[in-house]
Amino acid sequence: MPRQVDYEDRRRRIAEAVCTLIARSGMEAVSLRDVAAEAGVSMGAVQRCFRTKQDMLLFALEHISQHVSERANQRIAASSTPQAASTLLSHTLAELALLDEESKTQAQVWLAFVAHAPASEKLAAVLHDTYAKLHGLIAWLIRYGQDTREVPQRLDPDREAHTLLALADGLTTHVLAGHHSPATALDILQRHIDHLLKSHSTAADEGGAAQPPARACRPSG
Amino acid sequence: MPRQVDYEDRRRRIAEAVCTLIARSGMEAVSLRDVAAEAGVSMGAVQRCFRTKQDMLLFALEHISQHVSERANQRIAASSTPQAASTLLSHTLAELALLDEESKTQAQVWLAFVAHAPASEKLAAVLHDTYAKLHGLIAWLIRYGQDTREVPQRLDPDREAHTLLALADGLTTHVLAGHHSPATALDILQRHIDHLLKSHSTAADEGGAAQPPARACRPSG
DNA sequence: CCGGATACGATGCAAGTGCATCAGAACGTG
DNA sequence: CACGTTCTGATGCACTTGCATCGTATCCGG
Repeated sequence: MPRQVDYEDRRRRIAEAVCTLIARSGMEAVSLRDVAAEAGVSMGAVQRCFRTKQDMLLFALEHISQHVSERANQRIAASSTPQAASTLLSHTLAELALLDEESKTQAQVWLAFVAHAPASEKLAAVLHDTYAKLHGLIAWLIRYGQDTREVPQRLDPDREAHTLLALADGLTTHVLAGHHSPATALDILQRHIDHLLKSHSTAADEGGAAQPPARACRPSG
Repeated sequence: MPRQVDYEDRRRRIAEAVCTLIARSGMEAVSLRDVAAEAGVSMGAVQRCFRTKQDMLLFALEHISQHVSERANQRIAASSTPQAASTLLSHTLAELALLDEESKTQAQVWLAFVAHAPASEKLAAVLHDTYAKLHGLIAWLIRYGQDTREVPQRLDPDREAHTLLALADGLTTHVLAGHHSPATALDILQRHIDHLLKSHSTAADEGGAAQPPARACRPSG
């Protein structure tokens, strides 16, 4: 068997070239030639990896989705040190909001695909799937927090997860649109979570201590 | 002076054709020819109205922005009947979330432009401007609610407005991505607002009456 | 009723698109 | 080393794109 190539690796590299281009000049500026140039391969190689341009874009979306999901999962799995559930929740959501600078590209690409979803059945399916996974993850985190008594029992995990996910997505959008800085967005997100955690957690709590310093740690590390 | 044409009207008509096309098949599928066909005019007419394609897209975005802003403003101005500030807030946000079916197109277009913003300075500027206006509007509504004692005084109007706007935008995104139905999104939004309104509004209120029936009216009319 | 300015729509054009094709390089096997 | 298979990158092709051009239809002031 001659000339074996690591196709998976190449596909990933091309996918990242696609993402770079989308982030740089939008989805309509993605052409096979440009992708090939950006990825440092020839057009023929791209065509060998993906039968059509649609396939390529779809793979790029799956690539991004997997990337985001995995990062969130790792954030949780890596917490072998007994982390507070609330901290975990904060960090995970901050991760999902794609606010830091190196996630900006992913955020732009994600948004571009969402905007394009109505025109493509398959893209929509992947998006739907990913959102479902993320929602499940957050809901699980909330339930976990309820187990550890950090999150009020009366909150509906599914509902709150929906709200949190929507908030995170909205903030991502706002940052991309230049309406917020990442720091501001992070602050808004954090405040919402704080509010969620202390919301009538005990009947005696009359909201005097607005900010318990113990949980002031930011999800930056 | 010969052959006077209502350019403003034509520009608007073309803008709406642009939006229709964007909603139907994404922004990269918008060509001058297709726009002309959709608007029922010739390509020459389109070129006369807009010097370049960029100009056309920019105008379409401004068209949409103005449309959305105006609708929200009218929602408020039209409340000559003394409406509760909280109701006004709910209705306005529901409007801004672009959840009903006839707003779906606008939502898709809006999202498409946001996704394209990083590639175009001018688009970004318009988006930034519109978001600032909307935020101001919501913050004003919250302050108004505080004046009428419907909204807790200790809430920071600016901050809550940011959260609400982000939540609304995120829900819009989720609906477009097929993650939520408009009804579900509306419910999530409404619950968040409800929670906001009752959050330690009075120290004596211990969260017994979860849903005062007076504000159960949905922002559908 | 007509002169002339204006808007119109068709056409041209160069550039770029996605995809198909193909001669040959690159490589594992005999 | 030579064979044969796999992969490559250049080229071709039909098509679309945004924009420029131009003759003509359209309308108002005279």
